Amino acid sequence: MEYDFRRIEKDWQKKWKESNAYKVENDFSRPKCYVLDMFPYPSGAGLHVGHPLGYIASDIYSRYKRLKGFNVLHPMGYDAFGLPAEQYAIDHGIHPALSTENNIRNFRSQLDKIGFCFDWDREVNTSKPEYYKWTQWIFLQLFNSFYNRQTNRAEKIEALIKSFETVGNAIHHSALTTHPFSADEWKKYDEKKQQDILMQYRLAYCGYGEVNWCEALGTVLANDEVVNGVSERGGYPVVKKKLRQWYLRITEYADRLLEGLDKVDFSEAMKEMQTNWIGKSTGAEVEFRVGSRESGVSLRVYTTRPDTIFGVDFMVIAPEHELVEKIKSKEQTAAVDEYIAYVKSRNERERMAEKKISGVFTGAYALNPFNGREIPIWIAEYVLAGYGTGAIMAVPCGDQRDFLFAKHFNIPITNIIGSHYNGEEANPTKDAILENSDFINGMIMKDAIDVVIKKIEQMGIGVRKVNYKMRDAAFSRQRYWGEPFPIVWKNGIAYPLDEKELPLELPHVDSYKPGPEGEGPLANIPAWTAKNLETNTMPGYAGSSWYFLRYMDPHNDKTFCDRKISDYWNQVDIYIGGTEHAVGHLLYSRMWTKVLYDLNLIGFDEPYKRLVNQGMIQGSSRIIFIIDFIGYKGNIMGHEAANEDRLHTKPVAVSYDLIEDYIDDGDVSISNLFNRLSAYSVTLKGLDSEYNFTSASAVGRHVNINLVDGFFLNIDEFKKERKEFSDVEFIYDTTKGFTCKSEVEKMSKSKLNVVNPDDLVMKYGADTFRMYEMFLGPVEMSKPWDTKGIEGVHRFLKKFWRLFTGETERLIVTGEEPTAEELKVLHTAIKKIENDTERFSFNTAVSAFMIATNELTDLKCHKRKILEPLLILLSAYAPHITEELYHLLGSSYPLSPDSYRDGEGAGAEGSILNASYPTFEEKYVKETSKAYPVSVNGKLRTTLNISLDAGQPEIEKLVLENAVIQKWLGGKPPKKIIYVKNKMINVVI
RNA sequence: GCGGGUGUGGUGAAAUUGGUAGACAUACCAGACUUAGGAUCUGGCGCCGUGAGGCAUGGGGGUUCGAGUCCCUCCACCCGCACCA
Repeated sequence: MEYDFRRIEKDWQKKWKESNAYKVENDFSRPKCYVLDMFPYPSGAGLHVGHPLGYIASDIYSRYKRLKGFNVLHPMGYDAFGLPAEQYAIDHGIHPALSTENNIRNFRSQLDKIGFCFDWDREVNTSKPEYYKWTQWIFLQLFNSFYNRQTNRAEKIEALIKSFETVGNAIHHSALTTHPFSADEWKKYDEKKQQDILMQYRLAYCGYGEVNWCEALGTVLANDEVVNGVSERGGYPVVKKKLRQWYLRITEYADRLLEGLDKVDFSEAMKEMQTNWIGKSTGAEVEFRVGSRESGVSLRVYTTRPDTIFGVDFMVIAPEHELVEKIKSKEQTAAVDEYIAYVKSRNERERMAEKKISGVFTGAYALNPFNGREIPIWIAEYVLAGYGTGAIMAVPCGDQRDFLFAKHFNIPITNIIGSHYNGEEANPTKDAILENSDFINGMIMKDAIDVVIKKIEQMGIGVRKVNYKMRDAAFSRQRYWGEPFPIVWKNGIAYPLDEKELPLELPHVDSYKPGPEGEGPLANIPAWTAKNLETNTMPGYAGSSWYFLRYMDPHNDKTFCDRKISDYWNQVDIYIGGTEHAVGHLLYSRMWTKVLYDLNLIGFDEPYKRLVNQGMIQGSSRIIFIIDFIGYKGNIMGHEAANEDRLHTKPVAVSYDLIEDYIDDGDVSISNLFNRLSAYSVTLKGLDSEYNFTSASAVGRHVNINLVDGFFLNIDEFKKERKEFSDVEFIYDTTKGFTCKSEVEKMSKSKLNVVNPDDLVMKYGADTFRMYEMFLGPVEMSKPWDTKGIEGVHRFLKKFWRLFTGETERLIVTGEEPTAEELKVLHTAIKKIENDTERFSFNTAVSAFMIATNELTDLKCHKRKILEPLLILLSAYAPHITEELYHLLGSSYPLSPDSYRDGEGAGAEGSILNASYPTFEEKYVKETSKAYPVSVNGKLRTTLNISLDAGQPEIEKLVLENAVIQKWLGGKPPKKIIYVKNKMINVVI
């Protein structure tokens, strides 16, 4: 009986759909497991083989956990708002809602073919009003909350108002509020003033600030959406601009976001990335008086190394620093202005591209607060306005940048670390003993840090200070395709909409052009502006910051997620997705979770317990080389040939195995190539004695990977597909074939290296495809896609099928009792597969299936008692074939998830496997002796049978006690200890 | 520059706490059955050597009876951050 995977998969997918087989109930009585994939942005490009990798892994894990008796939540949805759909709308005039819907339909049909167990009843779509109603609602919670630094949590803004009304801002003084006020003063402020102050506390707030403005996209971008000075999407230039924007006060959560990393199971790399992004550093802010005592001007710098304060040889302030204008001396004014103009002329990208040392002296001096030394103040690009105070104290002997600057401008360098500084480069050590350092002379630098900070605080010229690289996140976009803000503006005051007015639906627009003065398209709609509604929309990450909660209770129209239900499903047990969201989505959703937790709306403050980052599947491109010869009539080497003497042959494509030795930087060594070509007796048109060929150049061209078998190109198909190459002559060894060069690149349409899962599913079936994707290697590892090898997995499934079915008979499964040998095969496999599945090592689990199948085939074992448990396990990996075989068996062990839910097949511990099949050791430790390899002085000598009584505890003890070894050595005691690791015995004599 | 990771056959890769390195698969070679097969099956397959045997986990060194695994050092590649004071 044939393994007719096409029929089988079609049938079962239909059956699953009709019976809603994967519907998940919020059944509080059962243990839960929440397995989540990062939901996709439904782009128009469709799926390539890299996309489903994570979904397959999570699907296998979900099905496995379900087998083990867990109530598994494994949902899928769409992150549907975003820039590309809107760009597409601008270019093609198709409404984003329409194109998104189309893309989703495509996506869904591709996913369905792979046989996932998603509960589609729980599908979420961030662009649907039913969903974004709650995104807006959560935004209002953020807007109506502030971070209470006393209690270290978010609280309702009312609590803050109450505090203001009783004690003013004595307790809660925001970083932005410079002036203290009393309760009475607060009460006297008009509403505008009060609201302006409150805005400085809200977790979602509106304010003026430097933002990343992308002209091409017509919007601002968050820091994580800007990569190397260009936009992450599209790669357009980004400039700094001062604009009124909405922000998320994520900086208040910096410490908790850091601490939270200790509680979650993320990779070191991921934790590192988030830690770097938050960029916490501790140090001090120190005030230096500028110029004379009377000037009253002072310069605040931030430093992590107050211990080096006597090594300060100059100060540097950022070009944008407010003191620039105040302190520049008359003599230096011209130079300073010129430098500032120069800096302004350079954009972000230029600054990053060439980091040259530049700067100018202000003419002003700061005074070292300890010894009154005059320190020149410079302006330089390398000090950033946005970090710390925008000013630094430069210590050239300890900081390489300061060192290079000092050398460049001939500023004398003070050495405070003795021999640790060699005059060649700075040494940032903290272990040196301080010299030339007044009252901290002789101290180790590490210890001096604290001493100096204390002294600074005593003198009232500075404070201990923690700094973060992370900035508040820009939360508004001048775009159409996003959630509208539930905000109404009146007299310059932002008022939240009433909850009852949600969702504030996105209105229809006819044009996606930006509104006046850099506003979003919503500003073009009179009905919208008439109501004074906010015209910006929320960024892409708004909807994705909380979607994992909505899956739990997707149809609730009373609340974003019922508290009882979120208490049940709780944290995501395992979250699977790429690393590209390391500092965007993952940080934002962690922050939102913490806010919701603080406001007592959910019961946990970290969304994801464990994170698995799937590797990128790269494309493996195939390239052929097309060579053009240019020849001339007669021997005119070195001369300019007349046109009519010129011959341009038809291009030839030369097989890579013939050409590779003869190509050097894209040029072809003609004589070598000709020798080669003549060896294959190739005649080129026009290639005769009449012409001298003086140049040839090879151009690599991508060819469609699907027309290549391994490295061998199917020339006929290629010519059919690419008409422009129809008259190219192909030169290759006909006994082998025409070979292409391979290159690992990103999978993309233009590289012609996209492998579509649909094609593979069509050819080998979904089960083969699923298992092959897993068999490729560890899920976390990036690797180029290679379809070679899928045959092996397919063969395995056919082989497995043949264990159950005969040539003609439907089933050849018998009811015989298994032998010990067969049981051992089974239990070895169960143990390995369960272990591997649990720890996400799917590639080795697939191997274990193959080994078991091979061995059972060798044993000609068709016994139900052996095959059935294996079949159950395989159902996690290859659900279609297993359903079919179960159906054929008419088994009492149900495979359909519906029945699992009823608990029919589940054993006491929730595991069919554990309940019915004790492990091999449990059943067969009746063995009386076991053979151990024995090595003497590190060399393997023999195996030794050692008697074992059932249940004997540790072999190590056993060996030492009954001295089998001694006996074997002829009574001589071994010189050294015998090391036994339950696997091997080593003897030293 | 800083941080993280990886390095094992022709290829993808195994080796759970230090215990017979290369499982499983693919490619390749040989063979069987076939009218034929891109079906199925058997054998071989790290390198050197006819052989016994020797050498092999990026290079070098160390700890250990024993190292792919632990330590030191150097090299190569990948990823992330990058004037963050």
